[in-house]
Amino acid sequence: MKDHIRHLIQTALNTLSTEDQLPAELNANVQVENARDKTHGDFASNIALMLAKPAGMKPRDLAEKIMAALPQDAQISKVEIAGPGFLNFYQNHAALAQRLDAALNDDRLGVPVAEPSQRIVVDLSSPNLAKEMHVGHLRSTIIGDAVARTLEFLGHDVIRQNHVGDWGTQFGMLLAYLQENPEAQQTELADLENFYRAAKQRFDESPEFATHARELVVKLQAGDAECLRLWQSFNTVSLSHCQEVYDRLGVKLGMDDIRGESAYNNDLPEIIQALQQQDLLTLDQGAQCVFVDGFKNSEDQPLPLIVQKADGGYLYATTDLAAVRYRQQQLNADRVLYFVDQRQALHFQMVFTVAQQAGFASKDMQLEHMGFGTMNGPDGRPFKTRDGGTVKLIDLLNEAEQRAYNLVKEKNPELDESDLKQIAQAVGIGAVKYADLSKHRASDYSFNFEQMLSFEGNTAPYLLYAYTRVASVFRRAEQSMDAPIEGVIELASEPEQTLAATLARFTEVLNNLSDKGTPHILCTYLYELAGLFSSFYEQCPILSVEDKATRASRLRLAALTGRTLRTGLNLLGLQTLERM
RNA sequence: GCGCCCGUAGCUCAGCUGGAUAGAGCACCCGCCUUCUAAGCGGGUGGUCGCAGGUUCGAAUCCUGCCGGGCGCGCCA
Repeated sequence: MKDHIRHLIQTALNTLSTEDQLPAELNANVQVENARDKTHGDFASNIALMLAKPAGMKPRDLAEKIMAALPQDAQISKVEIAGPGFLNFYQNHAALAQRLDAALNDDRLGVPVAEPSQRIVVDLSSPNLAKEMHVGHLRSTIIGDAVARTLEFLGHDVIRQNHVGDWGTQFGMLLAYLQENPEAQQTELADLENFYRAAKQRFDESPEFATHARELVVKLQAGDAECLRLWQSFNTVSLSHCQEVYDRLGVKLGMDDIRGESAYNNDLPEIIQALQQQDLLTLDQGAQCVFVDGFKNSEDQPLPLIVQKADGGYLYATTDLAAVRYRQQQLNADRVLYFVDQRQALHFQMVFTVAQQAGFASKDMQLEHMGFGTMNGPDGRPFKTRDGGTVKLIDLLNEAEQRAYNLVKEKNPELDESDLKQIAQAVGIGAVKYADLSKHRASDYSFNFEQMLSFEGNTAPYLLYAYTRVASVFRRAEQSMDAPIEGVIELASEPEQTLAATLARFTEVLNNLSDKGTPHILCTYLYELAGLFSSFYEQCPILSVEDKATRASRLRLAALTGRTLRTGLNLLGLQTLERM
């Protein structure tokens, strides 16, 4: 709709300039925004304010001219000039209702397929396989998943890549321990943390063990069969732990999406060679470095991206360069999104710059680091267990579900056990995910069970509940919100109009999210939608209203709301409930 | 020291490309269940948008400088 109005204004400006009423060069970028205040109509443009000075006119006079030149349009019922010279547009309710009726008949809810469709690589989750997944992996996993789902829904070709840490130096230590204690495969490996700790202890207390561990890294990276076998068996266990977490989280990630650091091992010498050939490499203090303009170290000296250590080993910068190259050459990606901690911003800036210089990434391949802040505990410090250890993700999810279970049981004691469990799962996991997704990704956020499981405010339970209310209406009506519903939408009352106007913004919100990689935009929207539905629900009886046409209209509006909520929540990776 | 991010109500957070009177929720106060799930709805109290300049018709938003916090800055990932 905004684009539509933008076009109308553009047309008016063209008319004015061809009639010499305005200098022709003034066809600047026309801005249209959603009016914040209802007294300002539905959409507002400040175009007259922007062009007043260059046109040499008073803003309100210019606004008059533009308004007079606006083409007649069925979507717009009224245009007003307000304040210093804003153009306020009121949308035609009948036209809006028609658009929503069309959306209701569309599986995509009226959301157009992205044009052009891009191939987008989403780099997400990427846990270190040496240890169990902890809370630090949560944000990358669920934010990345939500963005990936949205991009898919918009019609992009999304390739998820879980860039797991399966190749670091610590693997030597783990393999050495596994070699020394073959039975650990069955026992200690069940708890990766214990296994890691035990291996670390051996590493620290025994120089022979440490030496052996280092040898194993070299052998592993050289492709030694025995090392690879041990490594494989270790990874199988570790990846199954990850998969358990993904399944619990309801994240669309599987073994097919794994492309870990090890996958690039054979490419690393080529990367060095390519950099060498392009004269980008500098040998400095024994290490192979790429010095990038504009990057300085703590002594104000040029800061290198080190791609090969003095001992010949490669680093994660090398792997990341190889990954960029793979994504361009093998995957033909148009866009690559990295959901990685904000602390690696500098690293990615350098990697992206070098990748472009070296031709691993073409100029038009978009490389975007979607950084996110840290997850803090209620005390504002990084989220830790009571004794200061890292919190295992699986433990966190267990606690969330348990808390949700208690709450649901308290609220609805009559539910049978299996329903209770299912609701607790959706609410508990949903709460954890939603609490994270609803905050701006770039900022740190404080994790708080009480807050996220509250049924009030911008929380998962509130949204899930709003959806169950819609579901409940349709259960009562004995029909499906997904099946065709007779009648047409008529926007008679204020709550219906506001709800309708918000429903019509769904596409805009999804496009915004896909541009910025910020799921909280969708959260805010769904929260607003749920709130408006609740108001509508209170004020506009659906099933009990006398007039048949009104009943049909409200039912249709409720169906579109329900389906939008469900679609939106699913895009965020939340599972909706029919009752709770 | 240099760089990145952040600072909005007592708390947790929004605020889109600069726009009209800065918004939610929690907490606190007041109403609303014989009627589609009250896990809800309606209303109220609460703000020097860290501070100071600048640009602009207009600044929470852009620029500069301070203050305060987080993070990063050579062979871990």
